[in-house]
Amino acid sequence: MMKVMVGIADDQQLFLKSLVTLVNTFGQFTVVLDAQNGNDLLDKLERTKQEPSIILLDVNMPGMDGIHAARQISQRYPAIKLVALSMRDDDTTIINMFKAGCCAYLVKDIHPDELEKALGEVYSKGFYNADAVNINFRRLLAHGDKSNETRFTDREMMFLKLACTDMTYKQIASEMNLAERTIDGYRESLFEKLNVQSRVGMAMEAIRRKLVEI
Amino acid sequence: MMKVMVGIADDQQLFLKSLVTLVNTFGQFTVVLDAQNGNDLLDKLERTKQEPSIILLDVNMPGMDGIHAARQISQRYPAIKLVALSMRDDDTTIINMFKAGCCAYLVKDIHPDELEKALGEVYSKGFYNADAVNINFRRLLAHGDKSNETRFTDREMMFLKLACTDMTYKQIASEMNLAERTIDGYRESLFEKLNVQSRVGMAMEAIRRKLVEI
DNA sequence: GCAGATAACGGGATTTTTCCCGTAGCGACC
DNA sequence: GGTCGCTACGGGAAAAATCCCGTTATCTGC
Repeated sequence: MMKVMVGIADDQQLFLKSLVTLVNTFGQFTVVLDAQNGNDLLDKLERTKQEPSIILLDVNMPGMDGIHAARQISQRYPAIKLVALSMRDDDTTIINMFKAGCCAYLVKDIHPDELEKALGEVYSKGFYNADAVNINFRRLLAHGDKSNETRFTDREMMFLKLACTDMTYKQIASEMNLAERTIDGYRESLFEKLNVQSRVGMAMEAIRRKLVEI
Repeated sequence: MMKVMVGIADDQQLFLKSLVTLVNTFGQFTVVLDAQNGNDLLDKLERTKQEPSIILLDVNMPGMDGIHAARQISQRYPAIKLVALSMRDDDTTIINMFKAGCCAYLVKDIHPDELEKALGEVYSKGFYNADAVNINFRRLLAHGDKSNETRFTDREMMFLKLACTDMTYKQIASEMNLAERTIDGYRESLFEKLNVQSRVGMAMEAIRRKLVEI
């Protein structure tokens, strides 16, 4: 029986090679390509004679990350099915990966059996939805994909920067030459955009999304 | 030939199982035990009849993390050699793991060959120093371990971690099974140690000093 | 056996943050 | 000309965070 050819990209070499070994134990699949980042992956795809049917793609990689890699690959190699692999399961990342052309999203602490099942379904059906992310996914599609680009105005960014310090809102207001209530308005809109419910949560999310430098 | 028995602990199940598969391909070694966190590891160590000679221990795990697990194991099972496995290579983490009883520190993007070599050396010589971390290690020992200048207790670290989220102190208190006032005590001492005057400032400083991951 | 560090807890006051209800000017775009 | 997004502002109430005043128990080291 012809085995299904799989490619894997992940920046952590140990995980990458381990995963290669694991996937090769799945009877139906064989790993024909592995890469440590997006550029590496595209290079190797161009050169190889054994084009994989499925590529397991880490979302967080230095250099070209998973989202950009997914976009490139789904354009240049539309036949290849992309499976996103990530540590986190936040809504925006999931949506972005699907929009970039992925047909499945897996978190990194799934059981190997589920990975095998997912690979099987992706190959036969063309998609796989893990129960864990399925709910969020549908909910997001339901309210029309607000996540595509959450935009922040200059004033919001300025407020966000100051909110990530020891200052009180009163101090921030005077720093920005605004009334306290105006600050409160920015706070409210940012809470909604960042999907948080406290200033600490807002600050953490700002750091996480690299909107504010530490 | 008798194979060397190895245990592995990592919170990401996929990585854990992949690594098990990988290490089992190393001729000299065989994995007899795997766990998803510190508590799980200690449980399984108590029950097993095949005590591993070496344990590969992830540093960042929920529940009981690598540092605490290392302390417990090196006390209860001094014969077991501990190898720390981490994504990061910052000085304090390395020092802490060595102080907790580890005899090697590996970053997660090493090549499988180096892992095999490291396991071999740890088994035969009792230690292994990767070139990459060797320099930092020596430098740190040279200037006398400044990392103890501000000490944080275990409970303080736990509180700090939770304080860097959207949770209220009330929620944190119930998460840690403590009264609100006790939480307030931790807050006060951390404000002083970190030299801040608000929770946001505390969270930012915690991130800056890499006491808490984002 | 006592000092010192750590951990846990209580009451009360004040400030800050959060969450509601709103209004209004201005520029852009169809 | 109307609607939409951004900016800016007001008052009031509830919840959370901050800052005081304390206490008790345990463990570790000298």
